[in-house]
Amino acid sequence: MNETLSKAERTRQFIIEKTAPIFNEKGYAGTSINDLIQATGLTKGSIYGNFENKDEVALAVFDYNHTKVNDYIKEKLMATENSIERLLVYPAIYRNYLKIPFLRAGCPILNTATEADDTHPLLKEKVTNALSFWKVSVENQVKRGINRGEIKPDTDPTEIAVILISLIEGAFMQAKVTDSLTELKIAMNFLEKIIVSLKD
Amino acid sequence: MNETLSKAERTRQFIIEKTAPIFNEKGYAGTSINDLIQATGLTKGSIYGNFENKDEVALAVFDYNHTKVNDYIKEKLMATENSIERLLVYPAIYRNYLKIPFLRAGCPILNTATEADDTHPLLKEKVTNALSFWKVSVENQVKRGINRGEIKPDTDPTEIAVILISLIEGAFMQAKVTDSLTELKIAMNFLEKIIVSLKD
DNA sequence: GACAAAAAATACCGAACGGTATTTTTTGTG
DNA sequence: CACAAAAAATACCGTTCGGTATTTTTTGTC
Repeated sequence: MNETLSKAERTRQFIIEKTAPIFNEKGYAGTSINDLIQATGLTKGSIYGNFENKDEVALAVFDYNHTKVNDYIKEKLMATENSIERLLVYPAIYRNYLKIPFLRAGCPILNTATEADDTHPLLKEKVTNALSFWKVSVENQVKRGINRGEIKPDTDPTEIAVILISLIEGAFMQAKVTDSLTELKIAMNFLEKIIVSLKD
Repeated sequence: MNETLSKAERTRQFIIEKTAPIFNEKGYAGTSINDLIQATGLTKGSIYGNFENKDEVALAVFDYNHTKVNDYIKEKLMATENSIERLLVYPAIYRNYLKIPFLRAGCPILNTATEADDTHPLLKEKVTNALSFWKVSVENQVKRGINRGEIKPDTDPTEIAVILISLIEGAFMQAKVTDSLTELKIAMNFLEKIIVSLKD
């Protein structure tokens, strides 16, 4: 049937894709095996035949959600011509999070971070790595901009990265819980002002 | 024994105080009745004699946590002499969150917001109100500063409030999950720069 | 298309879940 | 200090939890 993927690998992927939104919405503790059964249409035996336990599904789902967001960002970054435009991609994406299916239910990093920080070491580690990756990516984009003469040379790459991530996640939280884009827009407008002011 | 509080009222308060850190750490779905029994040393019958169900405890606990944070902020605000100093109270508090007992386990607004937004309407409403209260408080402090000639008159009170809240919550999330104060310090330094630059 | 291996469905398990009815203890007032 | 009311402890309930052992079905290869 399929040349490269075995049945097991395909089912595993199917389970991940179908349950990803559930974990992102309800959280790890709030998602039950029955939720997974309902989301996939499979049986308990099938799920436990492909994953050792609920933990393993949750960890795989986080990787899946995170990869999806990253791939989407990467795609948008590719379409830019200079460093300022590149940095502006982040506020542009998150201010329209409602139009992006895998962000509608919430930012996986934010959701997982606040739940796992005190309760789930393995998930916590995955979020830490994801945040570190994001930070380094932004730092590198700033450094690249400085080297290319597009960004003021006295700009602190780490400061920009931390501010960008904080503003996005903090404003995202407010948007989700208030069901309003007002605060998110204000924060993203401000972030864009900061980014544009980096121009050399 | 006690002149004003009945036994029931005292027990109710006792349950709230003892279980508040648990709910803030483990979240609503992650906290069980047995956790409440363990934290209080009381029995199930006693807890259910004072609260209708787990929901009612969780809602009371959120109010308690939120009030504690608010009272602490208010106390610090009282000790200031002008509007710039007042606004600087926020980054000063959150950059030292580890030294503040009821913030060590995490910011109740952040924790509750990310869990409740898709799952718990009553808690969600409470968080929305708490955020709104915080925002209006900051806005009023900015307006007061403008009226007193301490803050530039062209300052946008809402923008300042949204940025302050976003930076604090976004950086707090990073601090909790990375077990590091680095990012929080960077974000709070930046927030302080913004506030100081509002000086007239 | 036979057939062994792999995968999925069924049936089941003990434990923990949230919650309640009943009994025992404690309160506080006349 | 008696005693009724209130509060707390005990004992119990059905349900759902995560997980497993076993049976049935599906794959895919020769």
